[in-house]
Amino acid sequence: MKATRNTAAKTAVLEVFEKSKTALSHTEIHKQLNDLCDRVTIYRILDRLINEDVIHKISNLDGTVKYAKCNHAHQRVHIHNHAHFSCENCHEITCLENVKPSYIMPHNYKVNEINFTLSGLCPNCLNSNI
Amino acid sequence: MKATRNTAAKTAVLEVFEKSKTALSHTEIHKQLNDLCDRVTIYRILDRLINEDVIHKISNLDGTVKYAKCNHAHQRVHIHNHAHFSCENCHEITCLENVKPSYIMPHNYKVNEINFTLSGLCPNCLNSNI
DNA sequence: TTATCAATTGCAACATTGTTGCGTTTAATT
DNA sequence: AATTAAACGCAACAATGTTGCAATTGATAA
Repeated sequence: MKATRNTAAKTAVLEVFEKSKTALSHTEIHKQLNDLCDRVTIYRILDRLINEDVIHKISNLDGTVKYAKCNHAHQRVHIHNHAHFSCENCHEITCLENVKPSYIMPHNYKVNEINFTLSGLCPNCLNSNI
Repeated sequence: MKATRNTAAKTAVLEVFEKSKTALSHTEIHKQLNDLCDRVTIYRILDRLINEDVIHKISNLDGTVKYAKCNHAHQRVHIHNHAHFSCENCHEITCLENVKPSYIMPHNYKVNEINFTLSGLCPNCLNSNI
């Protein structure tokens, strides 16, 4: 495994994640960093953070991709088997750490990873719609 | 609701879906149609078919988007709550019509749609890996 | 059958998202 | 302080998806 370094850009990206309660797209991160570093650099930092298991990638029903900090609190071996909620109104994506699907697979499949995304209205938008 | 028409391009796209056992990307459809129609037209046909509930959209963990025919056999009200399997080796996506997750949501969320994708090795690739 | 008209298409142009190569800079180590 | 590989910026490119508009065409009614 290659050694990874702590650079100004990487630290800044981590701070953005720290501040955010919801998952972020590459574009959202880029805007928040305000040209502190190049667009390409952010892609590379995101790749590295995924490899380091610091963040995880979420792909939404509409094809958009977002990233969120991992919550390692209770797991040694880290599997992202929690659900995500994607609001159709405000387009925010949040992790539902406690929602875990149960399911029965046919044998002869080997499951390595699961992606469980629910979409609809989040509590905020549900309230303001009444 | 607008009236929709049966055009040569739409019919051709439907035939491609009919022949395929797995979900298809826009690019895959485009190649199979062999310049029968424009790239943009395919995007528009896919949009229409989704609105008509003839196909559904599947977005994969890696951010790729595919489409598959809906199987309406048993449902009046059509909800795509079945799972999809995405093979990490051959990148084929198949519908697992019978795999339905059960889960418990926090109240104050309104769930309209779910996207449940499992990835790993499909039966084909699992066998050839032994 | 023909006229009508909105749905559909093709084309061109553009926007967004993600990738790659390469020379330069920089963090961590000796 | 010297070393060196990781990380960076820049430029160029590829893939994917969108929009506007004029031309075409499928479905309907006359």
